[in-house]
Amino acid sequence: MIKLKNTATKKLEEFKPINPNEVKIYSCGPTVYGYQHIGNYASYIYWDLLTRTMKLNGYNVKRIINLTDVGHLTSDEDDGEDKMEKGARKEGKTVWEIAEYYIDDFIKNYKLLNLLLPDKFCRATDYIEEDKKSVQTMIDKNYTYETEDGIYFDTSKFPEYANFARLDLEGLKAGARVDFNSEKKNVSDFAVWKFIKPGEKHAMRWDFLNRPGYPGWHLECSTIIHKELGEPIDIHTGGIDHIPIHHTNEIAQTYAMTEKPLAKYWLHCNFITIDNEKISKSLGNIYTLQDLAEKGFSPMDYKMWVLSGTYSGTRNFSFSDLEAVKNRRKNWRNKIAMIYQSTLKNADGSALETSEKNFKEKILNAVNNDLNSASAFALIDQLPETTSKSIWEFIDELFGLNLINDSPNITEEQTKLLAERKKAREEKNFEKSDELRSKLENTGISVKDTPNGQIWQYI
RNA sequence: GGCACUGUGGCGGAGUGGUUACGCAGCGGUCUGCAAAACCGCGUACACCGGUUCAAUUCCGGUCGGUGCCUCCA
Repeated sequence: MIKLKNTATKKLEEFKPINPNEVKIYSCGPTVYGYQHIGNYASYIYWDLLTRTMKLNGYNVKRIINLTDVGHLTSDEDDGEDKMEKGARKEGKTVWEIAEYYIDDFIKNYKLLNLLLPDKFCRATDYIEEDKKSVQTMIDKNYTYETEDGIYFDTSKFPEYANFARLDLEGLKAGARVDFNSEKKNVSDFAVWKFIKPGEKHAMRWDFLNRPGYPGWHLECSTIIHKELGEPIDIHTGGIDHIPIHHTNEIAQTYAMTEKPLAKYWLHCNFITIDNEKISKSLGNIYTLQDLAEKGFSPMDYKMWVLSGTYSGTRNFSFSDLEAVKNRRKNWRNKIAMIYQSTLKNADGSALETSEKNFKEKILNAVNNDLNSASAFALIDQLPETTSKSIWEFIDELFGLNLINDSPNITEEQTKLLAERKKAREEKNFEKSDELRSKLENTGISVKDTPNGQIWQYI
C-alpha cells in the first residue's frame, strides 16, 4: 500500500489511482531564464522517486513536466521588461535563444542526476493556441473580466477558491501591497491573459482578442494538463511555495474550463536552505551542480543527500553533511565491490532468494510510506557484505543512484598488481607489498589485509 | 497582519504512547608486519512549561525559538 500526504486534505492517504494500473503525474517544471540551483533540482529528485516508486509498485506512469519559457513580469514597478527579456538584453541574445540555452542546461543536469525522463517536456510556448482556447472558454463561461492590461479571473465566481490553501482572503486584503492593480475586483484575482501596451517591449507576443499579448502566469499548467493528460490527474507535484497562488489558481482555472477537479493528490516538497536561509540570488547563496562538482561532489552524491531526508521537511544544506553522505555512499559501493571478490556460494541460492525478496519488499514498503527514502536508507545500511547483486540492482532501480555503474570491477592491471602483492606478502616481503599497495592506491583502490586474505575497496 | 512548515544525541536524520532507528564523525575491543577493513561495544537525544495516562520524545493546551509563503521562485 502506498501512502502519500495529500496537501488537499492535509492527511496521509492511501494512494488509489483513478484508472487501474495507471498513474498520471504532472510536475511543475522550471522557469528557463537562468541556471537551476541545487534547491530546484531537489524537487525533481523527490518526484523522480515518486515516479520510480509507482513503477516498482506495478503502475504505468504517464508523466509530464512543463518548461516555462514564456517570460513574466518581475513586478509592477518594472519597466515592462520581464525576466526573460532582461536576461536576453544582458547576454545579447533573443529571448528564444535564452530559453533554448537554459532548457538545454536543465535537461543536461536532469540527465546527470539520472532522473527518469517524463513522457514529455512541454514548452509553454508550444501551447499558446491551446491557451487561447482556455481563455476563451473562461470568458464564455463568464469567469473573467477585462481590464486595461489583461483578462482577469474573477475568483469570487469560484466559491472554493480559498479552500485548497486555506487562504484568509480578508487577511490577504489587509496585507495586500498598496500598489496592487486597482482595476482588480478582488485581491486574489489574477491575469489569465496579459495585453501588451503600445510601446511596451515584449518580444514574445501573440495576437489574441485583436491585440498583442501573452498568457497569464498560471495558465500554461492548466492548459498543458488539459491537452496532455486530461482532468483529473492522479498526482500534481510542486514546491511548497506554489500552494497559495500558483496551484490555487490552476485549480480555479481548470474548474472554470472543465468543471472538474484538477488532481486527486497534491504533493509539495519543502525548501532546501543554506545557512538556514532560503536559496536565492539576492542572498548570493546559490550553488549549482557544477559548483558541487568543483568541490569534488558528484550529482549522485547530491542526489543521495536529498534522498537521505524526506520531501516534506525543510533541509539545510552544508558541505560537511554532503561529505558524510558521500562517505555513506562510498560504503555502499564498497559492499558492491565485495560482490566482485567474494566467495559467495551459489549453492544456498534458494535461501538467499527468500531473504532477498523480503529485503526488496522491506525497502519498497519503507518508500511506499510517503516516499520515506531516509528510513529505506537505514535498511540498506544494514545489508550484509554478502548481499547479492540483484538487491543492489533493485536499489538502483528505486533510487537511481547509479551505485552499480559507479562501482566497476577492477581492471586487469589492478588484478595483476593485487596478485603480485599477495605473493610479496606471502614471502613476507613487506617493503614490496607496501610499495604495491601505494601503487594500487594511485589507480584508485585501496588494499586491506583481512584474516581471509587481502581485499580491495574504492578510495 | 494572514497562512504554513519546523525545533531529536558532536553533525545529519527517521520514527514511536512503554522495547536499538540509521548514517557520518569520535572512543574502546577483537584481529593484525604496518595500515586499514570487518565484527563487537560505548556515548545515557528528543526546545520549555503544564495536562491526560500505570507510562509521553510520541497525545492535548500553552510558551519560546528557527524558517518559508502572501511579488516570479522547487
